[in-house]
Amino acid sequence: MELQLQIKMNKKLFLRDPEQTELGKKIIQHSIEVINKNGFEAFTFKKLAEDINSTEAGIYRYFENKHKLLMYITSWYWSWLEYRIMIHTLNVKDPVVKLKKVIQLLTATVEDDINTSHINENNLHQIIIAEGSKAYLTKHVSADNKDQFFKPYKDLCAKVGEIIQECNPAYKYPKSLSSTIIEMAHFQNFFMNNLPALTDFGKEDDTKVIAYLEDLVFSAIK
Amino acid sequence: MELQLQIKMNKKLFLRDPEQTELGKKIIQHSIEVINKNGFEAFTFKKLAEDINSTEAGIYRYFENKHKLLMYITSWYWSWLEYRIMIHTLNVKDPVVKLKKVIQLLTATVEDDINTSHINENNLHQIIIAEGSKAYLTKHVSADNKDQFFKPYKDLCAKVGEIIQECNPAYKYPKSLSSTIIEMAHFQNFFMNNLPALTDFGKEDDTKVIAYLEDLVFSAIK
DNA sequence: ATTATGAGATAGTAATACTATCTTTATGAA
DNA sequence: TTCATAAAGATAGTATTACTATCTCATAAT
Repeated sequence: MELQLQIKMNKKLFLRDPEQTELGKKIIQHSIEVINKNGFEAFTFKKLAEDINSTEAGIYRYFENKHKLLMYITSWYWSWLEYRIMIHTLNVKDPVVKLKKVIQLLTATVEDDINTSHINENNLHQIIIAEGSKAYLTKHVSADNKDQFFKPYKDLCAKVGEIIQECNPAYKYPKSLSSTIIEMAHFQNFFMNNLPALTDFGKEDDTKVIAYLEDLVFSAIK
Repeated sequence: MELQLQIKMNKKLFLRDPEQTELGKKIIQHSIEVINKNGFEAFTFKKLAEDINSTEAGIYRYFENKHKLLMYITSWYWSWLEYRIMIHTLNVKDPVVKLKKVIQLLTATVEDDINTSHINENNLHQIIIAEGSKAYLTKHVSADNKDQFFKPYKDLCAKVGEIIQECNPAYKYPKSLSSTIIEMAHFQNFFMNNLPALTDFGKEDDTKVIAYLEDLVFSAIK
């Protein structure tokens, strides 16, 4: 049995579906590399085009601008993460076990997913950590939200919120706690590797971040 | 008695000290307005120059680029916040009361500080919420950190971490909890006003964010 | 045989992110 | 009064960015 994981993306994020063509897949694959390497600010379609031996105009046929491309790949990540959470919590009855699994999946360095040939999930994880919030920290966030560009992120947050409520139906802040876990799983990782004074962890020690988040969450929901 | 609050800024952040001249103060004052109005991405020195009837080249005499200017104003904010925390916790013995005050100062909409004539603290608070993390989410964060550009942020985080440890000396994650509170005070505010599905709060309701953070923190440190 | 699609090639434009230089104006010390 | 100097206005120029437009060409479906 051979399976290919296909995540359905919001059509308004692209002009031409990158999953449908060779160049499209190369754009996704290499943009993840180039953004990860130089950062989103230094990333341009021209440099990406040089990297894949295509042309700037060719990339503009797929994406209106680099911000749409960032929203595309971050959306893809959140959908993929929700899918992984679904898989790993199937048949798990205990919501506490589920929530621990969620924290681990959010925080731990990812192994490359063989079901998605052209996407390097490890690089993508790094992009989410360092660039992810730039997808919504803009003046057009409300317009983008109306276009449903953040649906995968919100769905994930809702899902984690539900698990929190399963653990403790009386807890008053399931959605805020959920977004706090999601953001902090990434920010604490960024801090420990770049601004260590802001954390209690040593470089590249995921397990401590997991322990911190578990302690925080289970104290809050008792 | 007339006092003027002067915050000592890292000299490497600017080329010419904006506090020392009229144009300099106008640059700070108006950049806070223009960044708040159009967002940091759309902000350019040319537009700022038009806004203050000066020239692009004139602004470049003060700041190397717009990112340094962003780090300048965010640094200023963190220093000002630490000062306010200091003032509001003077003579307070109980660390729990102190920590509650910190959460309130971090979260609540600010009233304009009369001691700093040319800075609108309310606008500045909005910039911290929407643009603050862009100051460090870059590929040159480590180099910037070596230049001590994030010292005010780290000092604030250390200060809050100390109060956390006063509350519970056995708590294992004072610095991470501190950076979590600081970031979430701002992110939850951004979410509730722009992506409400990610929170449990209604628009512009600071008090709920404060209640959430207090619950989170005091559960964690017992 | 025709037509549509993907994509390479090339050109052009307005705005951005600077750097350089020259002049004017205000201040204050010799 | 003269002279020096610092702040800032005025102007020009450059490389890069962020696009848009058009034309060609290969392939594949009808």
